[in-house]
Amino acid sequence: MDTCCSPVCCSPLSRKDADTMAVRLKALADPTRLRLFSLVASQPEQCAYDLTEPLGVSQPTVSHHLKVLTEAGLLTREQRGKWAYFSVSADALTELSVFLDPAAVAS
Amino acid sequence: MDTCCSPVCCSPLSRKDADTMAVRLKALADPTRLRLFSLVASQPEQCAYDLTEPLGVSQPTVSHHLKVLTEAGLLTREQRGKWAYFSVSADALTELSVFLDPAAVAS
DNA sequence: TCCTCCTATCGATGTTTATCGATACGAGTA
DNA sequence: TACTCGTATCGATAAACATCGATAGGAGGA
Repeated sequence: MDTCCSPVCCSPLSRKDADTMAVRLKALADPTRLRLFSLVASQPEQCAYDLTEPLGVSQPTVSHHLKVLTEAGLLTREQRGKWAYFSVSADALTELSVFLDPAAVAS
Repeated sequence: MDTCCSPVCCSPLSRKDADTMAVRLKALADPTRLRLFSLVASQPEQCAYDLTEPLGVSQPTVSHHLKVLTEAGLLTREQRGKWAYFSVSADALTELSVFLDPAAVAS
């Protein structure tokens, strides 16, 4: 995973850094994906199959959202037989959390 | 400002909490708004007028994004004469940062 | 080989959204 | 009052996106 830029409050972001961070934030900025992510996070790993029913959306929709979260680096995917297991990337989440840390906010 | 739910990694989010947090995340999940936010954060306060030129978008677009960020609680707005001054809400940012804290991730 | 089952992709649809030009609003000033 | 100037809103447009049903891919089992 790429290292991210300095916290958002430190200095004006470049277009490039803004693009990068917006992709990650956008991946979480959807109610369905946020619930999906929290479902995966609530266990060490989660099978895609077990996520459709509690989420209440169709299987293609779950598959789509899992792809978005995975491509944003927030989830990792492991295929075992015909099951796909997902788990959260703590590193990516830490990066986001640090990025939003308001410690350096001007005041 | 409302208090937010427990961190995303702690337990499955309710639909209501997911909706709430998605609104705040969505406000930051746009490259232009992210740069706008970082510009405001880089000073104790910023006048809307001074944000159009460094951002490179039109004045209506800046006004729109400032409104989105303000309605999400991430910026506060103060009118002084005909100028509108904006500053970041450290509380809202802290809430987001804590929400994304991976400390409680299952492993 | 055939069947079942889990997952991903395709194609379509309706909604949301980022952006702009034009314009309205509102506060200060001459 | 008339003018300037900073800001917000309106209306339009093009792009992005969430969602679904249908279908394809692929692994395991009978």
